[in-house]
Order: sequence, then C-alpha cells, then structure tokens
Amino acid sequence: MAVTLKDIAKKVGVHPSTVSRVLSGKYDNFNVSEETRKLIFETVKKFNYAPNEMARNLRLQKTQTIGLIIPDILNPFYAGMARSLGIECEKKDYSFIICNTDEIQEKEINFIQMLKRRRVEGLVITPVQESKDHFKELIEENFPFVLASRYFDDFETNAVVTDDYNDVFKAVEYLIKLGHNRIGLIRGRKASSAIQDREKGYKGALAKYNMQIDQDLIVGNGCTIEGGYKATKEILNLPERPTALLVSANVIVVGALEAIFEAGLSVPDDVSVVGFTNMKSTPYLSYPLTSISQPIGQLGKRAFDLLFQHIQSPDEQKYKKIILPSKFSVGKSTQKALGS
Amino acid sequence: MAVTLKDIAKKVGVHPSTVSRVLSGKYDNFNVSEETRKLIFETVKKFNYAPNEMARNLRLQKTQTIGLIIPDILNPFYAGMARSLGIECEKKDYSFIICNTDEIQEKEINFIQMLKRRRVEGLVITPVQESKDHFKELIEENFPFVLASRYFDDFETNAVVTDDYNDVFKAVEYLIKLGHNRIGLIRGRKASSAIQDREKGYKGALAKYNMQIDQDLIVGNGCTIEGGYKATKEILNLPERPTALLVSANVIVVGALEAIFEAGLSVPDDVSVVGFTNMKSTPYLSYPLTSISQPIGQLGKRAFDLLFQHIQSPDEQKYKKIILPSKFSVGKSTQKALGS
DNA sequence: TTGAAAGCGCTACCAA
DNA sequence: TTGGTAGCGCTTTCAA
Repeated sequence: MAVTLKDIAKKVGVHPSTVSRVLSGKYDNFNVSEETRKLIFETVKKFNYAPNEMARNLRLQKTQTIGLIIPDILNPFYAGMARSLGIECEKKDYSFIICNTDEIQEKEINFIQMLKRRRVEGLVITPVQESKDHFKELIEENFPFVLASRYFDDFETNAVVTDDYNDVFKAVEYLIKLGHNRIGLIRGRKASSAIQDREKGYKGALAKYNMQIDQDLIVGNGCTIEGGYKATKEILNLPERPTALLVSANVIVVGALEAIFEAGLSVPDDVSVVGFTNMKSTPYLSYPLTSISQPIGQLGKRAFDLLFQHIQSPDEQKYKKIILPSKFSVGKSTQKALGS
Repeated sequence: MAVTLKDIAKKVGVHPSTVSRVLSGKYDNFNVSEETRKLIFETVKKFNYAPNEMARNLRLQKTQTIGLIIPDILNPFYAGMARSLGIECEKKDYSFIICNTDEIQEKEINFIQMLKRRRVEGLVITPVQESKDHFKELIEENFPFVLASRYFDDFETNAVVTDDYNDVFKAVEYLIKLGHNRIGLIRGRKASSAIQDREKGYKGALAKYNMQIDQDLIVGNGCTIEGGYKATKEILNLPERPTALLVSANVIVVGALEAIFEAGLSVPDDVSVVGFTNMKSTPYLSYPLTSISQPIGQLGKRAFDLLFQHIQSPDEQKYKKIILPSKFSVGKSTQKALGS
C-alpha cells in the first residue's frame, strides 16, 4: 500500500495535522518551525509520498474533475472540443472524463447519472436532444453544466454554440449570388438544434431572394459518412439535379463527395459544394473545400470558462448562451452556376 | 448538499449500515427483512439518492478509473484507441481520464504523477520515449500499466503494439516487386519505437533484395502534416527522385501528398505512395490509398484487457507483449515503376 | 434481522 | 508552534 500522511508523521515524529499543514502550503512562513518543515519535506521526498486525492476529495468535497459527454470522439469536431477543453482543464488543475453517447439518448442519461455519482463538479454536454427532462432536473439541482454546440430553445441553460443560422445563411447567399438556383441541403441529425438552425438558415436565405423552397432538395438525417452518401445519391437522382450542395455537418461531406464522384460528376464543374469543416484538406479533393469553418477550439474553451464560473459561484448563477461566429472560407469547390 | 446514506437511514428509521447492506445487494435474500428493504428502496427513489463514489472509493480503496496518456486525441489513431478503450471500460464499469502529451516528455511524467495521486488503478500509455526511468519506477511499484503502440526493448512491460517491422517489410517488398528501386521513406518521430521498427522493416526489405540503402532517401522526423510536407519536398528535390514513397505514420501522408501535388507530380504516375491509415479516404485523393491499415480498435481493446488483468491479479503478474498484424490493402496510389 | 463502531486518508478547527 | 479531535460518506466486521 502507498505511504500515507500518517506514515510521514510517524517517521518525522510529529502529528499528522502538522504534516498536513506543512504540505498544504497555506501557512508557509508562520505556524510551523523551519526545522520541522524541512524534516517533513525531506521525509516526503524520501518516501515518495503523494497525497491520496480520494481522501482529499472526500474531505474537501471536491474532485477537480468534470465530465465531457459527446457523441463521438472519433469525429474531429468533438476531438477538437475535447482537446481544447483539456487544455483549459490543465490550467486549472482539473481532469475530465470523456463519455461517448453515439447519439443514444439512454446512454447520455446513464452517463450523467454515473458522473454525478462520481461527483464530477460539472458537465460539458453535446446533448442528444431526443429528451430533455434530465436537463431540467440538473437545473433544479443547480448542478453546473454547459451545453456545447447544441441548445434547447424552450428553457435556459449555459450554452456555447456556433451561429448556425447565420453561418449557413451567408453560405447559401454566396451560392445564390454565384447564380445557383437549385441548391440542395444535405442535412445532419434532425434532432440536433444546430442542424435545425442550419436548415432555417438555408430556408431564410432562399426566402430573402424569393426562391422557392423545394422539399425534394432537403435530404438526409444523421451524421455519418454513409448517411451523407445515401442522401446525396438521392438528391443527385432527382429529375432536375441541384447545381450546388450545402452539406450541413462535417463528416458527411465525405459521403457526399463519394456519391458525387461515383455519379461521374465533378466538383465544382457539375456541382458546387459547401461543407462544414476545419480540416485543411478534404478527402477526395486535391484542392480546398469551400467551407464553414467553426471555431472548435473556442467552443471548448468558452464552455470550460462558463462551467468553471458556475462551479466557482454556484449562487450567483445566471445562464449565458454564447454564440460564436464561424469563418466562411471560399475554396475551389464552388463556382458560378452554368449559364449565369 | 446531496442526500447521503445517513439521511436515508434517518428517514427510514434504521441504522446506516442497514441501508448500506440493502443497497450493496450482497445480502439480497437473507439478513434484511423484506419490509425494511422495500422501505429503503422507496426512500432511495423518493429522495433520488445516489451513493457518493468518493466515499466508496476511499473506503474500498479503488476508483474504477484508469488513465490514458496519448500524444494527441486529435490524431485519429489515438482517437480510435481512446474510443475502443472507452467501450471496454464501460463494460467493466470503469471510467478513464485522457491526457495529451504532445510528445513532451515532461508532460508525460507529470500526468503519471497526477493520475497516481488521483489513484487511478492503471494506465494505458503511448510513451514519448525520450526517457524511461519513470516506467522502471512503475514496474518496481508493480503499478499496473500497458504501453500502447510503442514499447521499450531493453526491459519488459505489458505492451500492445502493431507488427511494425513486418508490416513495413511487406509493403516495401510490394513496391520492390512493382519494380521500384528508389523507394523513399518518410519517417515519423525518430524516438518512437514503432517508427524505428518501421525503418528497420524498410531496410530489411531492401537488404533482402540486395538493394542499397541510400540515406538520402530516409527523411523526416516528427508526426505532423508540416513535417511530412517538408520531408517530402526535400526528397523530391533530390537529383535522382524516388519513384515510390513509404510514409511511415498516418497524418504525415497529408503533408506528403501536398508536397507531391505542389511539385506538379501525380500519384501514382510519377510517385507511388504507401501510407499508414485506417481512413476510408485520404485527403487529396479521390481514390483509395495503398496503405498499411492498423488494427486500432484491437489495440485499445487488448490494452484494456491486459491492464484489467494486471489490476485484478496484481501478484501473478508476468508481462506480455502482444503484437498485432496490420492489413496491407492495395489501393490506387501505387503502380508499376516506369520501364519495368 | 439489525445496530454499533471502526476506519479508509485527509483537513481544519480548537486548544494548549 | 504543535497536538488533538472530529468528520467527509461509505463499508464491513462483530455483537446483540
């Protein structure tokens, strides 16, 4: 068994509380004699003593740990969030536990339970959004949590999201100005507020330019490569093919491009494509994708900031929704519509 | 403050130990009256009681938590490992804490310290491999850990690695049989045992076919896109350009392809390329890369298995090194050498 | 069938 | 400047 504070005390010949005091560092220059301090430090080093955080945690009623609940760490978007959250955690001496929901509502609920039992001090969650009562409970209990990249529009929580409506609005506007008048939307998971906002942004842009909304041009549900592939295939088989596609979630663009190439079409000559990605380069393309580039690092950072603030001052909590703009970067996957 | 076991006991009107006994489930059908049990369960539900794991942990001297120390969760290789480790953890009711070293030795050492203070029960580590004394310490203490994807060849540990020597040997052999006689090696981080083994595999294959080893054809050190880009640029500028490249780590292939296309060359017409990747598709390419496809999921799973076994039976520990073969898949980024 | 008590390792308050 | 003590919330052994 590991050496304990008591062991150190015994070796030095003082009371455990004295060792604790010295090690806490809070009473540095008074309260404990130089002699004793030195001896204690020496002994600590000699026996390679490291405080048992379990015990400290129990005593201090804190764990310096938060939970991160995301759909899938394999998705670079969430990996990026996790990474930046990790950097912030480190600064404040926090650790974090990652849980992948695979967009399964039940898992999310179970993870929250588990993490609460483990007494994490707070949660950063990208919610599945098929149910939401468990979040209302968290609010009632004033349990610190921050939603990341998605939010609920019928009750307030802390949340850090991107400006999905406007991000897509602008991108579609860009396509319209290039002369495209049949613009397809490859959707992500419908349950996600982000995806819903993107669809609204798409419709909003069309509306601004008095263009009709054709439901046939809005396809897909889910955030997988396969889903993107199928949805794109479907839309490309329409009697009147769209000349541009807006792909509304990051990984599905891979499936979309696959379908496009498989159909013998080329980008951007036959189809202009706008995606969501922060990748420098995109599968299938040897040139940059025109894309909506989300501030992933900021998402993680701001989420932690908000969470930390709630943890620090649980009483003066008012919920904040932070909306971060994305960067629209024009690559080579879009061009003027033929005949315009 | 959250409701405690004591609170439940008080509400029910029994002693805390009784509640504990009931909740533990170990004494299910004897020792506690049906009445009391029912009442306790009802009260637990009513007050939404969840046991405090901090306290349990302290009492039971376990945390059901392991640490995962990897270079970078943004690298899909490690994200994949993390994912499969997560799946195994869940099965056994373990959680895990991820730490990213960025290949910085000091961080690794600090993370290990931190995780030990937190009393994680074991570690899965992809070591930086610039120093190794801290691992010898872990061994002395019989602290459970498993190395993943890298190992030390001068002392024994638990480790799960891929068959890097043979994986590359075969790939290079394949290139040789295609008639290539100037094959470049774009190396990853030199300090990594995996990268070293890959270099040995490369040299071994050349040796088998009595081909000279040209040091100019072995370039690069580091596992970044930029590094791959620079190294490839360098090798392409040689007076006598290689006709094939083996890119010995996953993400650097992106930089390598970038450099190739920037030089106005095409794959595979001018340069055949073999990479390490599990991606279905590769940036810059609209066709599959010929690649060494590592069993990432297995890596994570086997690492957990080994670790769990050590945790369960700390005494009968003998170290195991598990070597997993990769799959070599021929894509369209390689072809016969010109004039052969 | 239940209660009492000890203790996991630590911190913090009160006394001396 | 130091020691004593209580207690964080739980489990488990021993007694009743």
